[in-house]
Amino acid sequence: MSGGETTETFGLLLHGTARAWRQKLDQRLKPMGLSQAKWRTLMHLSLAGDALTQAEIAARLGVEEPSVVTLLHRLEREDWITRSNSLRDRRCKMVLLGRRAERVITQINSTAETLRHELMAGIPISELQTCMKVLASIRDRADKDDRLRSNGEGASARRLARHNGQTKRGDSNPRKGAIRRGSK
Amino acid sequence: MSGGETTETFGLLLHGTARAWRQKLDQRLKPMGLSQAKWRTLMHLSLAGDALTQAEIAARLGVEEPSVVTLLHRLEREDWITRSNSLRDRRCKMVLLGRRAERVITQINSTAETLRHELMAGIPISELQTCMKVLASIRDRADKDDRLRSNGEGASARRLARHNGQTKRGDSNPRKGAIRRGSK
DNA sequence: TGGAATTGGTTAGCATACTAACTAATTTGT
DNA sequence: ACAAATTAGTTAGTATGCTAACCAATTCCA
Repeated sequence: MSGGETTETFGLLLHGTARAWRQKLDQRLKPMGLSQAKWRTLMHLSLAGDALTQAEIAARLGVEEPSVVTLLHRLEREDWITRSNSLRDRRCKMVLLGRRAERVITQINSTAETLRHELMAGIPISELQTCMKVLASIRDRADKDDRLRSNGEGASARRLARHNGQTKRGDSNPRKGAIRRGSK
Repeated sequence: MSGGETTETFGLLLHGTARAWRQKLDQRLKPMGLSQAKWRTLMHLSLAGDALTQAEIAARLGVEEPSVVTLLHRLEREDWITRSNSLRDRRCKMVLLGRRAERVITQINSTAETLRHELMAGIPISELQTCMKVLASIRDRADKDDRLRSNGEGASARRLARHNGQTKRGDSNPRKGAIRRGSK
């Protein structure tokens, strides 16, 4: 409309690009029996090098916990991972990569990297960096929770529960660094 | 972990940004009873200014036809649109905006535009343009899979129809009196 | 210490998207 | 004109994500 010719297209472009990238990756990973959601889960487990709780996985993937429940069920059913109860916190389940997964992680990474190179070939580094800077500021702003407080409370609680950035976990247990997902 | 420090992050960043943007928009549109899929559908109908077939809607949204079937069912059930059989081609169903939709389209657009401004405030135009240029080349490359040409703008779809053997004939064969829908 | 709040995980139900396979109508080719 | 191919729409089944509501374990606090 009036203000934003540039801005108007930006949203479409952003979503279209992410969508096209994802579809391409899915298409290449499918023959291996892996979708992007599954591959990303395995990759994060691999990077962690250690068992993770489902909440940690949810935070790293940037999805809600109920979503990882079914995702992990599928991964477990197909033998990519194993889940076991935590010894020190009986609420938790620890998720570990299965042998099958370890064997193909490398393959998966190289497929993804090949795609990345194809998609970004010939684009000057400086432009990529500018692009990333722009994306990062947009994402940080969108991630930020604008409105909250403004409650007088009274009726119930957790409906406006935010998540995403660094989710819950006030953890008194000093483990490894926290769950971050920006700036890597 | 070999070639791509920059590239590694780019995929995550791209998806994370698109995701954060979409979630934010969904969150603001929800109180109006509209998700992004629904809003986009209404917007394209509004832009067309005329009835569209389901296949045309699918092409504009960049999704497959079976996806629009259920989407349109929901929109119809909630009274946003109406569907009727075409008079000249009994295979087609013409989709029209309902009054209810027309009333809120403006509101929806302004919500989306407000969000855009918030997310991109303070970012230099030149950087935005560089970013868009980069995104566009990535998307075009990811979109390309077989030979298909894009028209440049709407561009999110059109190439979603293939994947089965060969491309028989391009398309765009203006068969004789073909289905000139509407055009009032 | 004992109840309240918080946290991890689950289930249920819905929204959104896909592919495969199907029906019905139309266009094409001989 | 009629069979073959193409096109529009649908149904079925699956994957992936969400919120709401719930249980169980843990932590907080008065």
